[in-house]
Amino acid sequence: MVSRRSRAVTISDVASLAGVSIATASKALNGKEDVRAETRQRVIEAAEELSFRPNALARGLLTGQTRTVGLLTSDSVGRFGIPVLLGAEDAFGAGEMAVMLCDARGDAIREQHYIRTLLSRRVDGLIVVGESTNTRPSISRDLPIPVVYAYGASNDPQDVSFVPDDVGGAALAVRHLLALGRRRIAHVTGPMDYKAAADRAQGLRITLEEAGVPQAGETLYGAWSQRWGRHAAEMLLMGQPEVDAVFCGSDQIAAGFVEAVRERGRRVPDDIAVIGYDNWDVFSIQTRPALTSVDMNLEILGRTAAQHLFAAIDGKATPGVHRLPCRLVIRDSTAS
Amino acid sequence: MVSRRSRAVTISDVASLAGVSIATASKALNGKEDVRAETRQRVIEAAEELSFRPNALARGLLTGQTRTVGLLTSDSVGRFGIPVLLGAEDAFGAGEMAVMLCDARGDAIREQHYIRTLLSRRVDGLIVVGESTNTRPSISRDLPIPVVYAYGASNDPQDVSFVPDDVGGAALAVRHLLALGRRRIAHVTGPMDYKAAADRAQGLRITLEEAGVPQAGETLYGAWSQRWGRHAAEMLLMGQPEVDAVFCGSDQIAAGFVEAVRERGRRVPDDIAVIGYDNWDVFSIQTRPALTSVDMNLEILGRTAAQHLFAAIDGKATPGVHRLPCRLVIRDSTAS
DNA sequence: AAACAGAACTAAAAGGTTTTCGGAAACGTA
DNA sequence: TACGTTTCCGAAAACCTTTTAGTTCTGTTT
Repeated sequence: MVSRRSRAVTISDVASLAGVSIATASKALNGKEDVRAETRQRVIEAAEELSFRPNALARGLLTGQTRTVGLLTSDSVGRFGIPVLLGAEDAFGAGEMAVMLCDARGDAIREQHYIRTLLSRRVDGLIVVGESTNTRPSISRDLPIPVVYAYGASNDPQDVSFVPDDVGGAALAVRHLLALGRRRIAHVTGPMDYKAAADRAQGLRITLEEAGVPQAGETLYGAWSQRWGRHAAEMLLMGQPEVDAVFCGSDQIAAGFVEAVRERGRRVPDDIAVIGYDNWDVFSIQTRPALTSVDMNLEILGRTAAQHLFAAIDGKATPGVHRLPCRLVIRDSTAS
Repeated sequence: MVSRRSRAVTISDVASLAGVSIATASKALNGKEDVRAETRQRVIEAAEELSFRPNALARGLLTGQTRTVGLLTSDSVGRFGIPVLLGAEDAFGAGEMAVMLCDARGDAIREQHYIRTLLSRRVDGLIVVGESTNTRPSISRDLPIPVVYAYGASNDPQDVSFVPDDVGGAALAVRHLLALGRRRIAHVTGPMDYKAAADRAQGLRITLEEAGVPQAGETLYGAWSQRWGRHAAEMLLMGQPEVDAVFCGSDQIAAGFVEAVRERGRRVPDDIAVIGYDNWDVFSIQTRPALTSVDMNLEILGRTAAQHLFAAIDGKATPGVHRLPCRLVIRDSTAS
């Protein structure tokens, strides 16, 4: 049990024990030149024995690099920030970076406060994770460190942003349905003011147009909930019984949809094929039948954003909004 | 646009601009004595003008306090770590602390690595967030900083741990059912090797015993999934049609349960009252009917853990496993 | 006028590390 | 021996802030 009051061991202690100067100890431990192999070994053993951990504060103060990044999120309660955050954390962890987590809860004041704190702590860079794919105000201006936006893009095209390609994701889903021979495809999605909803609806429209297939009815906008999915299913089954496939804007909606369809005695996928979005396992593999779904590869997105933040820190910024491809996970709800 | 290569502004720059010494500038900015009000004002304005941010590294190096804590989680993908994490982050944010997030992904090696990194960065303390309520190995030994465990307790009773009172939570649920006049109460829950499942089953047993009401059948252990909930419902409806209430170990299980009950034409809550656990909104308010559920108050738990970490950093540790009360949220699935 | 007290300010040290540059030792060559 | 070269090591500066222990200044009392 190390006493909590005992002064932490410094490189000076290591140097003493090894019988060398501080400078030599530093070089030995950092793999620098100009140290005899034998001396280096002695220093390393001394450090080991004292379980020496270099003081990152002192190092950072001197080098100007803290090997720390800030992760600014607006709403990490939300389901989508988390995987992005994890992917980023993963990439940073591999690069020996530490992550400071700040959740602004969608409050601009709080966000400003966090930015100040992070600057004070001299983080090397910043990742801003959106709460939705909607674009958000840029904070890059006047910040002395690079910033990368993930999930939701910055409104400044000069910034570096990484977002899922929802238009492409919808296209994947629709092409799959078309390939299965479905020709009466409807779309049920979330609130109209979500860019995610708009993008996916647009992807559907474009893809259907390319194939020369008309969309079955207008896109139905509602909430991102099972309740809305069920409600939409009832409306569709009543109003447009000819529909043979539905592309849902989220797995929650799709879960409600298939539940209602099943309840009405129609069968998925035989009568109606259903595709969800998000590939959220608590829904996609729990419904009857399991849902085919579009996966936004959010962990990869987070990781990519982190890697590009590294690059930006090294002065190699990659401005622009980068759209990362989605992936279709096929399950029983579209098995033909 | 500040040039990224320009040296950061230091207190020395502020002092120059204000025409005072560095010491005076420091005292002025930190609200210390021995500074004339007029001088202080001049310094503050100078700092404002240069948008000076004190270098936290230098400060930390000197004072030995980084005002940073590590948040070590084993599985933040899990649904339960997140609110705890948020609560903690909230408490820290209010105290001007920064949080370093480390997700060990359940890997002991990675955890060791993170601990070393955090020590290197001289964090003032550590919160360990469990991936389940199961106890986990202590890491406090040999660490020179205080550690608080949240959600899952440490296996060392000398450590400071905060966990939800699942026994009490179950008691809340069961007493509610008893108060509604239900006397044939069954229990469907998750895997037997989860402490959460065992604790809740125990809470149910104790409470029923106290009331002199026998449990309807053995506790049914399964998975934490809707699928299992549905399956259990079918078994129960077939095998024990007399059951008039079911306490489910999670909202996911409960969601599956009510879905299957509904499908079989029995009514919730008229024929069978159902209670879930977790109060996970994507399920509890989306099922038909909405679920009465036990809320573990995880944000409060996280916040409490953080506050006690503060105390421990100040030398006022509170050893032991602290069980925090749960809360019953009543909805239609038990409305009588 | 001298001595003093208190207010306002400053020089300098400390904190732990990395890096630069100079120096010493060891070795080979003339 | 004298000198150049290489190899290895160490002294000291630098990073930025806080705090201690003065120092100067102003005004008051004897």
